[in-house]
Amino acid sequence: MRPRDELRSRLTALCVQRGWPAEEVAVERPNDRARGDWASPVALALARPLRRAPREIASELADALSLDSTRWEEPEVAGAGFLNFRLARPYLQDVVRRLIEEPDGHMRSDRLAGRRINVEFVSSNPTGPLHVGHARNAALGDGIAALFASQGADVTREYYFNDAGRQMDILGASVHARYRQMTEPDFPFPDEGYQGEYIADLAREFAVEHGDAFRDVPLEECLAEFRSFAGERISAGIRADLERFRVSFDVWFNESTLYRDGRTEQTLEELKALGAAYEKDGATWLRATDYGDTEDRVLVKSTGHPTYLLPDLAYHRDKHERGFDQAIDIWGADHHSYAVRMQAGLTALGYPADWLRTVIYQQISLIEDGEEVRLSTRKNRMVTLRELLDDVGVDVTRWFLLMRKGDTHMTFDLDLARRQSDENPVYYVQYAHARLAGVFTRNERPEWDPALAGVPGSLDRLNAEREIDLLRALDDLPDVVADAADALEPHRVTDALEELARRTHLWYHDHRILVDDEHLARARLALARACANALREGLALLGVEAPETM
RNA sequence: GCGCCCAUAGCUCAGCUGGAUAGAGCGACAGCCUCCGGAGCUGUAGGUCAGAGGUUCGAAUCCUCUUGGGCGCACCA
Repeated sequence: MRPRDELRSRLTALCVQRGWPAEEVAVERPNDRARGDWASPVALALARPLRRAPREIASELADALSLDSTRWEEPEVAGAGFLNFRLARPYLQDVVRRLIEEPDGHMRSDRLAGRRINVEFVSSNPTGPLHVGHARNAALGDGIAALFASQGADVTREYYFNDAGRQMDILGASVHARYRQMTEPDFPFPDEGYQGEYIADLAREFAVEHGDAFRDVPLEECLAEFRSFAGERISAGIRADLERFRVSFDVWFNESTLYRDGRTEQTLEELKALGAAYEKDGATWLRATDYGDTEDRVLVKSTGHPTYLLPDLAYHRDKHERGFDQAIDIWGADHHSYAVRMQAGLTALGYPADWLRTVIYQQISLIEDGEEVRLSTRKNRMVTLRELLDDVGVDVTRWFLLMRKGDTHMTFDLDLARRQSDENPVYYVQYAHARLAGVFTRNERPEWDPALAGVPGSLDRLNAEREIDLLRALDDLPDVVADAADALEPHRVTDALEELARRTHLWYHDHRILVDDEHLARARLALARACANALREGLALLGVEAPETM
């Protein structure tokens, strides 16, 4: 059992035993680590109901705990009545053994084993290349999926293509117009058409493939041709960009299949049967206000065509029927009101409130030449994921997009990213790994390498202050990853890895590893190996490489 | 006008279910390589946590209002 969980359950048990009102005892990090590894303010909370001094309550709990001395030092009562707990040396030193014996298992857990979780993300329409906003979506979605997987969940990464809507027609018409303009410069461009340069590129590709065959064909007769050509090319580009970004999907779901199988109608019928849908003004409405939305929403327009909402509800109903215990959707802030109506629809269908969890991330503002760049697929200015990867690379892009929590309005300074990319913290973390790796590649005592010799018996020689700090940073990681998974917040992992890298650099700077004292040297080599393993596992979790040399 | 999100050091951001003197990186200034990798390390300066009330033993964190910013308010997708 993890130390924090041990404290929580022991303290809770003691309170229950005494009949004290404590359903769940808080165990948290002291804000100053010098106070201890964990702390509980439980005595402060109990002071009033028990009408006793908090320090007195804390002392009673401390005396009653009788913790295992190989894991814990004696608890302390401090301040107004805090209980402070410090992990014992043998426990901390043992983290090195665990990291060497199971190099890729330190941050893994099986607490979500058997849970089937669907993470749907990106899901960009195939009407244009992925831009930096989609990149944030991709990084977050993939990071969250990886976090769940690390906790033992059975994770499916899924991409939903809206390939059935009017946007695809506009795309086809846009490419068609550019194609015609190659020979007729005055050919009209659709009012709502996509302006990007990539449309003209697609038109040229179309011309290479089909020549003049469609020069004189009216749009009505060849729209399907242009639509599918453009859609397929763009989809292929999206897949290629994502693959390069190290994001791979298990399921590519096409909206069009929902209509083919009649699942939109089934969903509509079910909503009607449940009394959650009604007719008004010739349209069919969802009673979204009954489930927390600010107004009711149209499911089927008076024209008889469904809105976006109905197929999306059908799609999530499909996920539910495929047996997922939980669905996670990653959406940009421009969809936040949409998340509310989705939740309303799913609640109406009878799903538990937390079956769908939506992660709403805020827009990225791009700064280039000191000015804000407005992002738009329709207009011709955007920064694509591909350009971003060309400029700063996969590792920097992923790290940068993951290191901030989703609800910050982040700014991405392109000039800074391009010009001063060595200042990015990802290099700091990667360098820590490369430095440690260097110790082993240049090791003049290969026989002391724990990879060959096994875990040394001299781990109790790791007692320098910076060694203990480093051991603590290593032992923190499993809790950080577990909490990050529960909170859907990958940035907690980047923070923890930066902290680990900092501790690694500090230790490396102050202490020589290959000292003459064989027992100490073996212990330090083991610590170096343990740190390298932890850095590698943590970086891998985030889809970032851990280079041996830089 | 209504709804959602945000406001913490010069800049970019952390601060985990409210807890004990508010942190990091970058930037600025001053230092450290005879030594396993200096993409490193050490030190200094820099904050009325947007403002005002409230709840609480305790508030950057919860509630209300105000100010400022982003996003959304379609029988578009």
